[in-house]
Amino acid sequence: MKKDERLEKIRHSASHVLAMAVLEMFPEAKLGTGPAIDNGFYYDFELPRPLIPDDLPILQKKMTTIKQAKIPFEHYTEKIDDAIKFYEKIDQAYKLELIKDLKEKGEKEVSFYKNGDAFVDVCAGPHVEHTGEIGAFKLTKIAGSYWRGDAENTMLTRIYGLGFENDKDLRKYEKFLEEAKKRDHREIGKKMDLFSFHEEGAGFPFWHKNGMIVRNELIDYWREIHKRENYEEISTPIILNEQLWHQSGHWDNYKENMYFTQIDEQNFAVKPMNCPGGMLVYKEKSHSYRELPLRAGELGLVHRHELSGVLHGLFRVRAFTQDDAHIFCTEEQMEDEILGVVNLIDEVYSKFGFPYHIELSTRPAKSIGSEEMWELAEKTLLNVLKKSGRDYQINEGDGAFYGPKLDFHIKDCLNRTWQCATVQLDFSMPMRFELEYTGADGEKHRPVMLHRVIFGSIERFIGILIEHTEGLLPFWLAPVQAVLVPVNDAQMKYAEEIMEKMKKENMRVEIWTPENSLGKRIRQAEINRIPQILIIGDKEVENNSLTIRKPKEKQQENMGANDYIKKITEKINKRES
RNA sequence: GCCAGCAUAGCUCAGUGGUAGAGCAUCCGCCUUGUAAGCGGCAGGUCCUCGGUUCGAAUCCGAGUGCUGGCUCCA
Repeated sequence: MKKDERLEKIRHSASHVLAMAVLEMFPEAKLGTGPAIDNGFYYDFELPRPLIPDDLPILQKKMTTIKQAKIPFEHYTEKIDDAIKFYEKIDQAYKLELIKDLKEKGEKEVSFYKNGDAFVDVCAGPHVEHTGEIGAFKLTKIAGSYWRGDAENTMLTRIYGLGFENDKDLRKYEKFLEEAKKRDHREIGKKMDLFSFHEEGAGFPFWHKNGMIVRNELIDYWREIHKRENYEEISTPIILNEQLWHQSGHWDNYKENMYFTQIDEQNFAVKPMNCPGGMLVYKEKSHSYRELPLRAGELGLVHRHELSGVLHGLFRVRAFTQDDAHIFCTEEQMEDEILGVVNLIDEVYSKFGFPYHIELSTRPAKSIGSEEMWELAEKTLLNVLKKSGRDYQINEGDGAFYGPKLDFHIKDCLNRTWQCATVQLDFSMPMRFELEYTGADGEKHRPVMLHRVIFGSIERFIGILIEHTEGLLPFWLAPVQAVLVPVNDAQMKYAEEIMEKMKKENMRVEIWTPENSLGKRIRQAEINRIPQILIIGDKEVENNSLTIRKPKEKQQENMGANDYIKKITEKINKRES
């Protein structure tokens, strides 16, 4: 048997044992579902009282007792109507609902797993032989979760547990969680003095000088590659008349996420997206087919009223800057244009070494435009994916309300994925705004519109970048690129000369004078994630050299000062890490 | 928004009905240092906010705000 299958069985079986423990504690508990997940398992319950953290060790202990009892997992099947009767009798409404759904789908029989007289659960399995084989487990957290993931339904109590084959694997995973926590961009952001959040504006990041350096460097890079790809850059207002949002469809489809205000007794909305503004710019003049594709970039600050519970550092905010662009083109051009964007995204992500995957998101429940338009748009995106030869997943019903999209998801240090780049194909907005261009035939035609971002949100991208690098940003992004650390006052003059030379090369460099011990200054420089720590003692002054301590590699290297400056400047200019 | 938890000095945290504490950082001295914390001292608090219980509340109760972990949602 494959290891993954075995682990899945262990975890899923552990979830059954958790349910047994919970039923022992609360015989009246109603059972939801309890699958195996990435690092363990969970089970959902409706309980007579809220669970508190102190309950977890009690349940954990009960599970251990059940494990030691080695109760066998017995599999059997039952006619579906008998199963329904059974669950009606024992009053388990959620299980009943699941079985009734199975019946509606035409199932005749259902599969059960039972553990002696202690527990029985409708379950496709498979399971381990007996409860003694559920491996090493640890209950970790209590959370709320809607029945069947629907916010309209009751909220059940979910208990999460880690589950592994043995103690060693469990400990290894716990170690990983600890290490991952050290990469938390919220912590590192504080240490590096990059940004802050304040009660006065939940979800609205404040950028400090160091954070602004990172942002501005990223933006410089962004401008450079977009200029190369023949993009124009525009900027549109943050607050626009409500009327515009009716026309764009945002009023009907996105109102819950928007902020509103009044000016001179007229209603205005704060933009949640940049596209309507971009379209007004397009409509300013008439366009020829010769101008297409027209690629208009915009670093647009958008505000979205996200639910309070979802805010999460820079990963999920209520105000963020999209590195947006709208591409207006002909239907013939659209596949090449999308492909161009896909390649640009790949170039940028490769530069930072980010792992990512692509999802194709299709028509959502709330949407505008005709069936044919959606079909053509989705087919076009599929064609591009095939042409590019990249793997992808389908994300049914997750498209924008105006069109389907390709989403690029980056993985963070905890293996959570975050949507960053997106390319959206839109036939609707050009229609709503009556966009036109004059074709070679002298007739008016309607352009196709692409919405796209590469970083997605500058904020989120920086957050992921921090976690990815543990704050040790590539030289070209580091707020302070190098710190000179003289051993004592005797080398100050030499240090100042070196600093002047480095500043001439536009490096961000500081001298940390010997007010504190050498050890302390080095420690501080490492905490601040300064990528180059340059030690200067009498030896270095004598040789006109520098000793470079590399935080990541934990080693040092002596190099001639001029050679070093030349080498590092080249790296920074090429944006090498 | 929903479920649960948390909120004490700039930071990390201790204190759980009876005068508010530590380490680090800041500031002031001393130390002139060779690769992750040299030594001493001063100062720093509306114990998140509002209300209630109590002779007395940082501590107990209620509401609000923010944060954390989930759910739903999303760049």
